Amino acid sequence: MSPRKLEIHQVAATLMRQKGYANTTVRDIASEMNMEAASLYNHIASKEEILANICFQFADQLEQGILEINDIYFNAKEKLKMAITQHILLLTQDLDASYVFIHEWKYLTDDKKVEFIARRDVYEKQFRDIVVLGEKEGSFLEVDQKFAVITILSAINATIEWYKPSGSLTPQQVADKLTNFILTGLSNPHH
Amino acid sequence: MSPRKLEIHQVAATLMRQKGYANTTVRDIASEMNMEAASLYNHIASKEEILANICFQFADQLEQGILEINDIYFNAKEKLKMAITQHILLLTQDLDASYVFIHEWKYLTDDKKVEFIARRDVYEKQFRDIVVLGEKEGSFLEVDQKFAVITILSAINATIEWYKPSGSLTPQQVADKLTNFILTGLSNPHH
DNA sequence: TTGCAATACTAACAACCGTTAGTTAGTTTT
DNA sequence: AAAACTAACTAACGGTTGTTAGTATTGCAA
Repeated sequence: MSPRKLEIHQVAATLMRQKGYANTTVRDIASEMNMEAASLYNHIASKEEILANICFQFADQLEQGILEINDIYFNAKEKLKMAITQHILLLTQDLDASYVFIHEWKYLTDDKKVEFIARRDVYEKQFRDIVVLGEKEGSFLEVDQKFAVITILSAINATIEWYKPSGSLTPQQVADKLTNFILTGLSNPHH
Repeated sequence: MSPRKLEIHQVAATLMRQKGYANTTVRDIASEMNMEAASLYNHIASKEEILANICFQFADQLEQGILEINDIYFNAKEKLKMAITQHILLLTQDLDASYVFIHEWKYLTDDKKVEFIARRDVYEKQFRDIVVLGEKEGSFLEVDQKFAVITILSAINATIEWYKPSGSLTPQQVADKLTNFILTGLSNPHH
């Protein structure tokens, strides 16, 4: 991807986070790039291509990360902690693209949408494997797995709603907070 | 609200959950109602009015519920359990409206959007009070409150992503699972 | 220096958008 | 019976949408 094309994707992601995919027009993107809408089409094939690129690039990174984690032998707690950490690192690294990945993929159409859902399912499956491993080890409570994975991922993804890179928390600290919360909950065991 | 107007709101909520607010046209809504788009305007003032009604009606119910819970004296764990339960009951009762409330309020404009955010903040404040109470009691761990509330609410709201009314779980059972998860986490304490 | 790819432009298109105006038929209220 | 209200219609509006066609300008490779 050429530098100019990459720039377009970044600008588009920012706008789509602000206004949503459907309300972000190619003229908006072009304007922010100081060019005409038609000129965008020297770089991109369609508006949806931008959306697809952002979504799938993010999916690629997440998937690659969790596959590596599950490839190497760790116990479930370590794996969960690593998975959460890499997920948070990716999210906080580009909040605009993250937002599009989490919320705007719905506006993909036909094949692309089907493909995206399949890719997301792969990721969730890898996550579920960690939960299953924990149950086998006895280190995790037995839970409804689909419920658990969706709940955990939603809690993790909520990070983009409040995280400010200019704030005092590092991404690693956020990951630690979340890991803690997901493992031990809110309740004080010494009460 | 007349029965016909209510019907329009339900149809609109269903479509907006399927396609998003921006991609749901008044012609779509009218078509689903077997009427012409212009005829809708005998019942509604604007497309945005529909969105606002759905969002604020939901906000009203949530707010009223948690104020009642916080009005009566219970300990923090009981309050949290009750708050989660009423939230889940409302969500599962109308998944379409819930989706619009959770995701599509962003498409409100100007005053309405400001007002909605303010209302949401009121709700989150009530939730935060429960967490604070728990800390004072010593029954909850000390946590970053804003983080905790957003994380908990995101986990709760994720219910609409997977819950099927035709499935085997009752809303109360979902609420119990979530309360359990949020209080004690995934980790097995006897390991 | 010529040629070519990259990148921008202007102009326009067909489709679709939310909404308004004006009208009509049927029902309810006075 | 007259008046008012309800809820539907057709027609059309001004604006916006993603996209295409055709053209000009640039900078680098041959």
